[in-house]
Amino acid sequence: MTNEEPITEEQEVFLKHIQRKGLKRTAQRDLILDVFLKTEDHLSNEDLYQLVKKQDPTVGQTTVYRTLKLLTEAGLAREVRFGDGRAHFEHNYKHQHHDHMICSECGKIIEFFSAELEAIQDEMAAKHKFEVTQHLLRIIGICAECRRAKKSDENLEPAIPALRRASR
Amino acid sequence: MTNEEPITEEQEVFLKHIQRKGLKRTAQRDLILDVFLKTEDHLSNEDLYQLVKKQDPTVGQTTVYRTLKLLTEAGLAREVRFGDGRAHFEHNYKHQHHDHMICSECGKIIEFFSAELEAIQDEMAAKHKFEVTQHLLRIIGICAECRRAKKSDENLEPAIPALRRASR
DNA sequence: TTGATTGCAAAGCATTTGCATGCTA
DNA sequence: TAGCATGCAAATGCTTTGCAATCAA
Repeated sequence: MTNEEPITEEQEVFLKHIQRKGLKRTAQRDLILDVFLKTEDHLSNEDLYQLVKKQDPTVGQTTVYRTLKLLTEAGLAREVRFGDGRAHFEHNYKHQHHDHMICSECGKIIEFFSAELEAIQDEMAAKHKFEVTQHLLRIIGICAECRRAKKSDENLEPAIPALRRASR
Repeated sequence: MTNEEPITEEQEVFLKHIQRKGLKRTAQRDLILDVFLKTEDHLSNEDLYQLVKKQDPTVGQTTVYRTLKLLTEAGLAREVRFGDGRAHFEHNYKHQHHDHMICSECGKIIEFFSAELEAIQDEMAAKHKFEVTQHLLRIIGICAECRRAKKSDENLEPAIPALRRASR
């Protein structure tokens, strides 16, 4: 591997993690990290695989699965689940913790943060002498746009939550 | 089906739901509901299937899956996911909404409720003009007992994996 | 050189579906 | 009797694993 370009902080974190674990740097891992960093979406394994394939069609899906796990361990990615049955990944390096609202109509994801929410959660945990490792808050509902759209559709049948479609 | 015994509120709710949908009452459905109501645990499909099999070994797992879906629709059960890859079901009839803390050491589940938490969530949703359908809050960590157990192990290596608590 | 990595195919799981048979209303 | 329900096996969909060939250190 030759790579004389300046290295980003994320790449450095990744390399450090790889070395710490006695693993090896490969062109595939570099590429997958690169593609992952270039998007701000909540990519599924499949999504990332498709993007990576555009750059290098020989990369296998298994490698994407394995690399995403590695990125998560390294603290560069965070796995999130939106209820569509598959894992999605978002950036986690120097990104503030946040939660998600998921529109069951269009699959849009809104990120939000509330310090009060965090505080109360900690309070509840303390009350039960529970040591928090991580937490997960997901609010499912209908976003502003979809509500507007539905209003003009008042004659249609009351749409059943099409959550399964939430692919991004 | 002959059943002259006094009918519980839950059974009535179930029957109403079944009739409303033009479905039929069967011995299997009665049995599955009965077994489900007799536990206060967070049963998975498999768990319930095993319990039901003890009463009637001929019941198929598929029927348990289908009946749990029915119970959920009827509002008697609520599906929850604890991150182990499968669905769990808890009672939902006349049960106050609540959230869960899950111990990653022993799997124990602590139910809790906070009106403030609910209020802030609604507030956040309103801020984004988001209409809430449901929400899901899961706090993962280590329960009091497991913490105590670990403390007496202080001579052991200092937990290597130590999931980054960054998610807070 | 040596052990990690890769891509493919196969295996695993939880869950769903097709279908012939059995039952409820 | 008509049509829903059941149980089995097969099919899904996401993810992991076995393995032989390849590659980084």
